[in-house]
Amino acid sequence: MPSPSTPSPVVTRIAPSPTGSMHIGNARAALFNWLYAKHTGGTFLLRVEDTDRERSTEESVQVIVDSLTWLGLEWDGEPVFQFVRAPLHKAAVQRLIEGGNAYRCYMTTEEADAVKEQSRAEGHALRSPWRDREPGASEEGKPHVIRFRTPNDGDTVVQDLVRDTVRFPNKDIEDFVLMRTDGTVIYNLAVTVDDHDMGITHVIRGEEHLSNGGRQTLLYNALGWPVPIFAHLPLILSKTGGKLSKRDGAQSVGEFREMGYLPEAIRNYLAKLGWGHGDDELFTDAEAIAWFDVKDVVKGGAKLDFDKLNHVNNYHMRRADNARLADLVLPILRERGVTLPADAQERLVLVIPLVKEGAKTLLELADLSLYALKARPLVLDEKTLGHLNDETRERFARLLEVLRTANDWTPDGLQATLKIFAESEGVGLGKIGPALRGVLSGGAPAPDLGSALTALGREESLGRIDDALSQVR
RNA sequence: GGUCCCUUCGUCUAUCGGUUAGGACAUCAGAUUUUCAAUCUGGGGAGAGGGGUUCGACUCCCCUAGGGACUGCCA
Repeated sequence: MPSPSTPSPVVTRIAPSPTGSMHIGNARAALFNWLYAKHTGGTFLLRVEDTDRERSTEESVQVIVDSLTWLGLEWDGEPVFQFVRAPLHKAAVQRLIEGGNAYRCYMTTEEADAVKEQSRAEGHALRSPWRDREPGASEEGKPHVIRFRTPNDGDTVVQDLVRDTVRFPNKDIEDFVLMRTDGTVIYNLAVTVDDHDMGITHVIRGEEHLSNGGRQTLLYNALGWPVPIFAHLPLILSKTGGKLSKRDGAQSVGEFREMGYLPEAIRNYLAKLGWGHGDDELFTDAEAIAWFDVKDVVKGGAKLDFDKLNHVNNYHMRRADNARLADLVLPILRERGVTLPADAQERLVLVIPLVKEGAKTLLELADLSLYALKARPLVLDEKTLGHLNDETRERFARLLEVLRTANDWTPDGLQATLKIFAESEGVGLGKIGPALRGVLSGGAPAPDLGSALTALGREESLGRIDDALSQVR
């Protein structure tokens, strides 16, 4: 429900640049924009910031689309591509020039560096000499950039939902470039024009843009447009508190997917990172949407904690549909080069519910399910072979008969059957368990015996035991 | 260097002037035990430092320290 002061309807956006992978920090910005739009009944838009022609690629656009889709953060309408809006951007620059808010600057990069140095020495940010000089005849047709004429006095105030009032002295904001020598526009200008044209009411983005909030506020004012509501999110940091890097395990959405995390778990975890709802740790999308408010976002940067992510992922895997999990585990197994039986999918659906409590990721789920997919006869490990002495073999022959006629083929039922069998043999379960486990799994991880047998089914279980008995030592 | 932002257990966070500073993950101990887990019970663990304001500060103000962002003809 929107609070009384919230303009309605809310329009948010995620505006990634297609220059590589989709960073997890960007994914969280997308999530918060999406949550806020859903929470207020507004819309969530996607804009691809591809004004940097050198670095933008088609493949990266696809990565953005795939990442957002996988994360389940569907945007409304068609994506807006920034580069095709260039004529609108140029028109805005023209207006700024005509209004005296921007000017042509003929400095070379080297000259600009020198002037910047001098400006700093004088205690303010860069001011080009061209801001107060009319280009003469000799400048006709010469390469130049367009710079914003930042006021020398006063402060620019950014009202931020997360950080309250942030004040930037204008003297410290440089005459930033709006248009390059080649006539293409730069980030701050394009963002401002596009956010305005797209009717964005709330700009929710990473803290690295906080100072851009100042520059953009200047642009909104100069263009005579209402300033949207800003909200600058804290950064996601590495374990050591610095920038997230490859060493930290993963930084892109694709990598988290590869590591076997469920999208709903990523949503849950990312939502908790920098935002919270009392003591609630594990929740559904519906709950997050109902509870989310940008005002409740914390200010401090947060370190990515894989232990916690694992816990959240485990929780969501427990709740996930087993057929879906089987579909996700199958390609992981294939990629490992595992030879899969024809009924792999069916077998997985039976094992997964029995082992998923112990799995933190889909990768681990694959590990724990693997035993059930092995082809007979299993190759037994040394440890298991060691258990298979004559006494055990004779005992297993008797066990085979018991299992053949066991009528309660369920985890609990089989557990009970095994216990009774052990008693009738006059030994403890410890005398039977390890060997039986090895025979059934071939040394691979497997759940408790009752569950292991249940997942395999009677035929497969008896077959595996039988194989072991006939195996030559 | 300049501007801006941030700072509660190892980590993510709750607290919105008065609490034994709560929860979760991790960790440790115990229980269970047929592997790995899972599960159950219990334990340890925090307001960066210094000044104020106040009857009373984690909470409000100032300073210091530490961390971070920006300071591009990248976004």
